[in-house]
Amino acid sequence: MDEKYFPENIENKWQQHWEQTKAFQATEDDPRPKFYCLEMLPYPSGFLHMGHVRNYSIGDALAWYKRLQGFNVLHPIGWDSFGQPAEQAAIKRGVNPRDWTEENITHMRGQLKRLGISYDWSREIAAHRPDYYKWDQWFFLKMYERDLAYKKKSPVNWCPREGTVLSNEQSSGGVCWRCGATVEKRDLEQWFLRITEYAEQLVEDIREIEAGWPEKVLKRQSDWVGRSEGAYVDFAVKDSDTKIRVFTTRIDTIFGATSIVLSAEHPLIDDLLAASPLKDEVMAFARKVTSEKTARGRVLEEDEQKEGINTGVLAVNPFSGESVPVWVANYVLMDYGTGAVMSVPAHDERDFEFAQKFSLTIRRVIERISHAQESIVHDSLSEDQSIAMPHAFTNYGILVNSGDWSGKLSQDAIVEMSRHAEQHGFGQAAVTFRIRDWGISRQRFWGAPVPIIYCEKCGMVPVPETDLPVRLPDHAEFTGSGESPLAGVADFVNTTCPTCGSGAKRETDTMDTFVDSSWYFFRYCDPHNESAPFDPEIVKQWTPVDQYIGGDSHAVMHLIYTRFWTKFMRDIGLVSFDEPVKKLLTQGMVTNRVEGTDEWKAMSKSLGNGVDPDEMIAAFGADAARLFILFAAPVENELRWLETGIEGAVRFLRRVYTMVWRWHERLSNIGITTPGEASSPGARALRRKTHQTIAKVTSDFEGLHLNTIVAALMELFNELSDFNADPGTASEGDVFAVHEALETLVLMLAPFSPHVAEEIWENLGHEGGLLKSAHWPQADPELARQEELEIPIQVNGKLRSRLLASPEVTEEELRTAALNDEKIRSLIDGHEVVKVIVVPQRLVNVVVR
RNA sequence: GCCGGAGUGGCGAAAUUGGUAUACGCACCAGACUCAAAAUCUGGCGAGGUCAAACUCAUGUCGGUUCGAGUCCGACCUCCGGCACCA
Repeated sequence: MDEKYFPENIENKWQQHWEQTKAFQATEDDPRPKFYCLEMLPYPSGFLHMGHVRNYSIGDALAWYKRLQGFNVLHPIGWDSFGQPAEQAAIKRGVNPRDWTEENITHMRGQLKRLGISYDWSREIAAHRPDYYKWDQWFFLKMYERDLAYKKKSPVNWCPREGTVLSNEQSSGGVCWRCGATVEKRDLEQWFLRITEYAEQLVEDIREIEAGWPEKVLKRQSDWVGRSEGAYVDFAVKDSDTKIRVFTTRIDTIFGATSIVLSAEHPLIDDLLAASPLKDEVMAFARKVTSEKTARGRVLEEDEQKEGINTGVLAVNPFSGESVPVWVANYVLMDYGTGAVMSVPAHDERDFEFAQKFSLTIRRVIERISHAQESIVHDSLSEDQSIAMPHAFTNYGILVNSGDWSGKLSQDAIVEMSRHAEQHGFGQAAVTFRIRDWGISRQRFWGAPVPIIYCEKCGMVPVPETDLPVRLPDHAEFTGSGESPLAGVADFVNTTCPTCGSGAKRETDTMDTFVDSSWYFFRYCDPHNESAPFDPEIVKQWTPVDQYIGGDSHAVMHLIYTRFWTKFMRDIGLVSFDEPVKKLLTQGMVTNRVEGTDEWKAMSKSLGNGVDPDEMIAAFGADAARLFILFAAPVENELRWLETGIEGAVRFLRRVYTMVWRWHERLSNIGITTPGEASSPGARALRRKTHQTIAKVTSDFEGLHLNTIVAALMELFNELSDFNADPGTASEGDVFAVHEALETLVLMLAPFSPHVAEEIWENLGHEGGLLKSAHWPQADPELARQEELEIPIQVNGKLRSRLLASPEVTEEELRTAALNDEKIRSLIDGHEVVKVIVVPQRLVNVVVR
């Protein structure tokens, strides 16, 4: 042990030691209970950023804590190494994506090791290696077999800046999740995974995880899946056999439907207008709306006016028999429900706005319950008389102007009218979802090739499992044109048909990288398996993940895909549970001031507000950097980076180190095993603080309140510092108390600053013994108990005095003592004591008048 | 517009079931050490008030419940995040 704290020496020493002894390797033949601690795997961009450091520091703290508590901890890491940036580097600088990626991994692995995160490096995986993406392809084939992977031509989200397709999840809000460009729609042949098949379960199973996941994430997922209950209703087209099917969640308002509105892309438009003189005009309108939508990637811009055109066709309301006009308008979505709606202006904001603009009939058919009496009386109002309303009334209420249904409650009417429609064959109750199938095709090189072959004779043929992996070629032309670079590699494209043996061509699309990350943490359990993605028996030992930690930016991307993937794996017998992750922590962003502004934004290269972890480590040490980042704010809060704070962390570690230096001779030479007979009051107080701290830290760990744990450790150290015994002359009892306090402090510091903790541990008489096999301290409630309590005394709820009492003091004694307190007596003198509230062990409140 | 979440010192933040508001740290101030500075150590640090105390006021604003409210209830203000014609 050096006299002074040199983080670099200590950190190098222990990192080497851990590496050589494979200290954090997890094995299956370990009888202790397992704990799977997982952090989101990084994309190997080349450099770790502070968000990573925070993510992995949190995860490592938990891994250490569980390890010390006696769990068999699995704490792995890997690389989400397929994806855009590697290909961009290839396009811009002509480097090979594989070389670029491997170099980045090498550098970042070094950074993680310099941080001293306790990973089991023997399980490291990387998505771009054939032994991994082989299994992406295998899963694809399994889905293909079950018709869960399919190809169709459809409008897809297109990022014009990156020249690639995006899934709905990746283009949420109409912008590219990566570059922020406005997304356009394009018609392309694309591969999709049928996530909609699992829509119901994705909502339903939220119940299984709601205790362990942030409400915020679950709500976003639930909104994203967008389950809604309603009904289909068929409106017959007048003088025709055609029917227009609409979807509505408010069938109770159907007597207020004063028009039918079709999406501009609705396939029926052609038929309906076949013989109409308005045909050309309507078709021109529909084409205009469709092309505008394609250009902007969404139906309408904010505040944009609704547009529509009357087709002249009439449809019959099956409930009322009324004929209503059929319109085509720009505000109706084709890919939700049926692409057609019944327009009820009185009870839907959008329909209201539309009806006002085009002077359509607005007929009120739902009344507030409190006004219902009056309205039912006025039910004699002529049916086509418009009622002046400032807004649509969208709440539930009581039906009026609704024939036989008038007087019913909305909730009842919805059930009964759906049933009625079904019985009479013009509709049925239905559930629709907002979520769409997951488009996974990418016209990209740097991804897992979709394992499909096109044969002129046999058509689309899946690559046989035995031929996997379909390997990426070593070289390709990177033009950035938007065409898949694979299409230009003849050796790759040209193949033979597995069925008939004649010449055939390969699919040149690769898969979305979110496929790789949907199941990677299962692969960690059995990372070198060559005959299956993993052995279900081994996976059973480790999964589900006990704690997952990452940013909430993946709330509706990765985190919904991986839930889907798990359910699929369950259905093919690979796992036996519905949900892959028991507890999820979404850590806050690390932000820094953008130079020259007052804005705090996530650190990024493009904003120039990044902080290099290596510089932090060089300047302050990994231990201090990690300690600070966990201390500075609660884990779920945004963390605003302030350089000054980290020096406080260094100071703290240096003080602890110096304290140990002062004591280590005495502590390592004496085999102290008992607290000694006559312990001093100071020693008793120190031991009390020690055991109180153990209790607090242990309970805070359960809720991952890491910032308050660090505060508690600092408090314990301050107490130790104040104790101020002299190592040369201290009594055996005092030495015992110091030893206990230091050992406890170091054990509890290990999850935050493991290197210096190891160094100190070694010097507290644990020569060569690694902390990882030590045991988390136990709080002794007897020792933690206060010898004397300070009881505040209030008069009318205001603090006026305090008194000291033993913990055994009775309520009656407290009451008497409070009333006899000199200060209290003078305050209540001349007043009537109405009552005295005594909260045992806590306070006394004297109520006077 | 709709749906969430949050407002506590100069700053990051603490505060069992409602029970001593501001723990811990940063910054700052003073002192010690030093020729000096840095580092380190000691002390101070919500506002007003006082020589010092007493006391008064403070957890976004207003009101309510309670012996007692940062915490519970109601209304409002501000900020942040998500979704956005999903019928």
